[in-house]
Amino acid sequence: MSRYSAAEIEKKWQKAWDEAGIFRATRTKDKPKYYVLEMFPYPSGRIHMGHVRNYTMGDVIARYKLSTGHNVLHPMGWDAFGMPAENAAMASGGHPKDWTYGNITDMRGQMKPLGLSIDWSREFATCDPEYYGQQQALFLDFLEKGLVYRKNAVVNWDPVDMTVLANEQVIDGKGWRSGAEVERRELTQWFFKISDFSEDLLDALQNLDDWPAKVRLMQENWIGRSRGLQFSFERTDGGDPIEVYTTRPDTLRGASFVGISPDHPLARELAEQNPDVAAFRAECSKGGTTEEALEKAPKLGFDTGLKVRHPLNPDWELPVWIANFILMDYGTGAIFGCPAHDQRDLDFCRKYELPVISVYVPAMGEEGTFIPPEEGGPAYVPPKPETVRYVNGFAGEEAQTATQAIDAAIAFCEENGVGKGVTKFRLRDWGLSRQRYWGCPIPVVHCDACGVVPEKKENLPIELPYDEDGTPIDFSIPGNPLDRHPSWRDCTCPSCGAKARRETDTMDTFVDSSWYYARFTAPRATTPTVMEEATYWMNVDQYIGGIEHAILHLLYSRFFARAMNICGHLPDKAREPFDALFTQGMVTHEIYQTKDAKGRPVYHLPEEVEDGKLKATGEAVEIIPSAKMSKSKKNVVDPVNIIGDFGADTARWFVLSDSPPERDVEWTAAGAEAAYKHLARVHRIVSEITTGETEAATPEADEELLREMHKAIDDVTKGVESFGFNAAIAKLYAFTNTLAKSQAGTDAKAAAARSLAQLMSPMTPHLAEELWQMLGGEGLVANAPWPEADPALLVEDTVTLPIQVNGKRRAEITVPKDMDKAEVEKAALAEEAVQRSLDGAQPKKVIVVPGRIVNVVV
RNA sequence: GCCCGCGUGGUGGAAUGGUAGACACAGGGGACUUAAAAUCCCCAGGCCGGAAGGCCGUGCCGGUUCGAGUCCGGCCGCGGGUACCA
Repeated sequence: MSRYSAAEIEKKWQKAWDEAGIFRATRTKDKPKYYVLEMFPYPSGRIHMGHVRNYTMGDVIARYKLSTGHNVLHPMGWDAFGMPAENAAMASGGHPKDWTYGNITDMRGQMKPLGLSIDWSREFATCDPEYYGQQQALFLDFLEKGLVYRKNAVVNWDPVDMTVLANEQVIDGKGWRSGAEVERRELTQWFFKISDFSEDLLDALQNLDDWPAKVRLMQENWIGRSRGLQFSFERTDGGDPIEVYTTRPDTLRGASFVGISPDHPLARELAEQNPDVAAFRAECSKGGTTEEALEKAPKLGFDTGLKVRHPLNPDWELPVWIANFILMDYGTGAIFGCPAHDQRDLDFCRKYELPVISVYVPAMGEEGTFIPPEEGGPAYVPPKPETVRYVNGFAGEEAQTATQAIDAAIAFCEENGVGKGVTKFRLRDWGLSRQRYWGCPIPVVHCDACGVVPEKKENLPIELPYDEDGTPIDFSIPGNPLDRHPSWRDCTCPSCGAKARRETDTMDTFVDSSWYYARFTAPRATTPTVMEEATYWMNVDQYIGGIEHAILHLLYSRFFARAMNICGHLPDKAREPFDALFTQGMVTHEIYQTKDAKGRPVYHLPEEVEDGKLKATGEAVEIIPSAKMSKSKKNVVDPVNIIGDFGADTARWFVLSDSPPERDVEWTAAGAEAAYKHLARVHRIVSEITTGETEAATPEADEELLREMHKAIDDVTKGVESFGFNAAIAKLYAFTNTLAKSQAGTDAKAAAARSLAQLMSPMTPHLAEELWQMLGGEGLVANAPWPEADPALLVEDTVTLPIQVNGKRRAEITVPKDMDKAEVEKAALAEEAVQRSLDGAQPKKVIVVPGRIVNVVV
């Protein structure tokens, strides 16, 4: 009998697939197309289990679709620009380009043994000039259509290294290398006008039925449509009025101050006259730019001494404060503070001793848990507006809900000439400028005479320089090497021909990943896309990736597809590029830790640990609960080792088996071994069938096995189609057990085993090919048509119903499938256990749910 | 801070509002073996009980329902995102 040798089998079948060319995608008319795509990897150097899980899931879908008669496109590429390449060059010399392409070669070599059904002929990296040159062409098209513009925006500034920092490079408000306190500084930056699409991007979410509801909800909140009142406060000194936007105009009578952002034009103007204001603005500019940092920073205020009049009563004068928690990017950069109904405003007013004026009180007769903010209670944000009265109602009206109160307030204000109701979005324009080397150069030129001039398309790609006049570019100096390159910036103005300077900012790497899915449809084209190909292959039928991309990457891609459509690079139907989305969980692992002499933690790789002890020294390790695999915690398992020990099929089987795909899966050595044992067992069982070592047949056993086979086909098919891979695998375990124990004849067993091989083929394609061949299957199982379940064999004649008394299970009865309700009720009440439980009491009601349950209510 | 998830045996998990714990791991018992490995069979949520059976049980508190792991409200804990990590 042959034994399961993963190494031999996998090599053999990968070669067979390669020679048959079955994964090469070409446009054909006779089959429906299916485009499955996994989020492409960043070439960090090693593939990790997260990649294995992601690509295995996509591969299951791709192979299943191939079996069900589809023309499948399943490509792979590299999201190859980004900071880690520059960091590597900074840390250990070398060039980002060499580092990146070396990593790609390594990772491709690690990925291929997985046996993925990828069309490698379409592979590209975003750092290929052929790719980013087309991206530059897109930029110029967007510019022409008014989808790109320049404005000032704040960045993290390291005052010691004199360089811009990414948010990730700001740690506790300090620069990661210099340790200097980070400041917010303004630079002129390029922006995509994604805000023009706010409404469309929001409304179109409703049609994305095959996206996870949580992702749609997150995007909805991110875009953030709000209805509010925009109005202005007149200044008592006659200066320019202060424009304010509020989503809570119903609390307008509770205003006790007006706050403006430190970046508000008025704050800037005051700073020029008053050094105290300038000092306060400088104080506010400390720290990083993230929303989290801004929101969590201690609330600081500065009284400008200016006063404004309340629009509903000019006798009420309110002070104007500069406050660090007001962002220039939101609304108008100015607010009115209503401490009675907003916790942040309340905290601010308590700190600076400003008055608290209440607009809402709890409903009459309600138990008194309400302590007015004036007396130290919390800000009263009506949690259930129906439980409160709108006492100081505009025009004496009462509102039952918060929405009604806000609408009434807007209507009242509009009638009285105080501002107007407006709809605003939280979504801000997408700043794409990066002051870094390893990214796509922005193809514009700065000319003293003509200003900012777009580069000519025939000059694309504007390629990154590899060296500085023969000397490799030095990354050990902080700052952007493009800025200090001796000659790269020099160019001629495309408009007037005079000497000019090239833009040295590069594009955000999110730009690269916002259109790669479209490029895969024509990866070698000399235009960004080819309409004929894009029209055939788009949309992506199934997109798969991590939940961490729920907002930015997916939103940017949705914007890009729309913008590309406007510029004629994508058909209308591809304005929404991903028909179905699946977000998978992470692969986690326990962390093994010991302490060094100074009590600092030392981490250990799983392969160095056995039975809770270090293999080398026998020292006990502390086991920290599972977390996302990361190099710093050393809780990583290298897929290459797993494939070497057990084979790719085992790795694939395991990452699919234990957890639902949308949840995290914990990698355990025991689990991987168990997966291997199971695959070896399947191989052994099939081997036994083919060598005729089976028991004598009985007709009942054949029939029983046939029914189980069709149930397995039905369950596994449903599992694969609904991303229930773990449930499908559980069913495959059960079916394997059934097959192993079956007393059916050899022919029936062989037929069941052929189905088993087919059902396993998307998950463990190499083993499935081997089994298929052993069982005399025709051709490649990868090409064989997917088995279909016979509905007639799925129905049972009888059904077992649990019987509850007052919701507690007391008995069960087995009855014919279509027995009528009254008879089921009679049979249920006749059960001894039911009578015992009733203890003589008369049932008040008997609920019979056909085919499900009986509940006797006393 | 804000937005979005998740929480079920010793472990990973299963369960269209309808028998909680499928399937698997680890564990216990047994078969085979000189022995071990491998393989095969059986047991297994907790408590009480010889058994039949009973009580408890899906992070915590409350609610809706004939019936809640599932729906609603309020907490606690963990994770993702927070616009320059990808």
